[in-house]
Amino acid sequence: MKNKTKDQSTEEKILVAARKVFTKKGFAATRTRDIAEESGINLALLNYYFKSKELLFEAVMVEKIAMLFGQLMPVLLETDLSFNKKVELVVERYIDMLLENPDLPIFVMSELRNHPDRFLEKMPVDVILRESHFIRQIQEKHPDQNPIHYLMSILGMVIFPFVMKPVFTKIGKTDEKGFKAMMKERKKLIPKWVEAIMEI
Amino acid sequence: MKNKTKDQSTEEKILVAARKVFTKKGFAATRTRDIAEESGINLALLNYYFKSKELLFEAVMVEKIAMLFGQLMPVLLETDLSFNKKVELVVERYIDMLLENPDLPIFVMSELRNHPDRFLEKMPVDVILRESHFIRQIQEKHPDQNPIHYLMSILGMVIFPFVMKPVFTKIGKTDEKGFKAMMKERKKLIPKWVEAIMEI
DNA sequence: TAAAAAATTAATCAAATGATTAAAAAAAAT
DNA sequence: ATTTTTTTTAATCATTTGATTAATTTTTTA
Repeated sequence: MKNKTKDQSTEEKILVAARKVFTKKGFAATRTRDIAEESGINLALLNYYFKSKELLFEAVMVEKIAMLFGQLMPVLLETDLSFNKKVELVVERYIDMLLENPDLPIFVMSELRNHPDRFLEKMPVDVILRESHFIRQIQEKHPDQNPIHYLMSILGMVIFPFVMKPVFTKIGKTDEKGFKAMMKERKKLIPKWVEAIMEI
Repeated sequence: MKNKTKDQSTEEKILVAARKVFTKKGFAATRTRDIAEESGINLALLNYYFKSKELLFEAVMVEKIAMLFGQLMPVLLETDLSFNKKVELVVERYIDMLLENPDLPIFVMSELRNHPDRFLEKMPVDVILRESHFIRQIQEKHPDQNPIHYLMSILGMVIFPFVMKPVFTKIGKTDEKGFKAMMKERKKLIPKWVEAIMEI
């Protein structure tokens, strides 16, 4: 527990590989040997540092969930910004983050299906719904409607293209570069669309 | 190959169970024994009828992909309907179908990640993009923009709530009934929103 | 009804896989 | 320098898992 640099180095090496392999293949399809090989360490070291596949996965999953909500929360809770400004910020930051982590949504959502209870509690969904200024702003504009409708639509327009990315990229119509360009365009389009939707 | 009713009965029993288990747990996390138990048949029968886990999975996957696009295609290709009418139809039919098969999108998309090339070819994405009247109608209204933007937004607003369903239901805010009610509301909301978006 | 074919089962195999152990190597402490 | 602790490795274990086999039962055919 002394050699801090090297400790962190191997532990981090394992984590880096685990992030990569788990994210790409999912928990069930990932073999601990894959991670060991990817990180260039002995298989036993993985258990030495992380005790089990489950615990290593949990470490990765917690990080990913944090990424998924870390960007979102501060903006949604902020009380000193207009609704439209918040939409701009959320869309811009989220698309930037997802361009760096394209398979984050599909990973988190599909793993959530297999480990239902374990990770839901780590998601601050009730905070968003019950305490966020953003939801309150929606309610002011549309007191008669469920505010989740609008949150869903915004997130759907932002996140869904990343879920569909494998479909639309591999086909050849939209390549990797084209996808990135499209998502950058969406940064400007989505806020305008949302503005229009809210006016109805 | 004669006793047709009973043949189909066991084969169908296996398929029913396979649909259920594969959809719930994904390919990698599914054990052939799970399917055998779920369908109340001997494990060897599974291989007797479907040769391998892979082939059984492929049978299920093909069905699911067909469901995912079967609804969509006819409407998108239709040449005798207005754009707005098509949006109405797509949204209505798709939401109805997804209410019957809530985990269809997350299943297909996450499996696509693990079997990338194998199933992409079974998706008529290029037909949608290159030959659909729907895309042409979008291009007429917005000649300067990539029509995929609008397709993505429509599908995102429709499908994304189903991807997020486990998150928003388990929390307690929106229960199963609430979710269904919300999606029924969206049948009317989304077409109005799309109409507004297209006017910009 | 007897023979042939098809369906079903129990038992088993071989490979894969998560995990452990015991020994060796490296680093830290004394 | 020597001891102790920490890190790393190779070998191995026990279990799981997809698949097969050989025997049994059921159904079909003749």
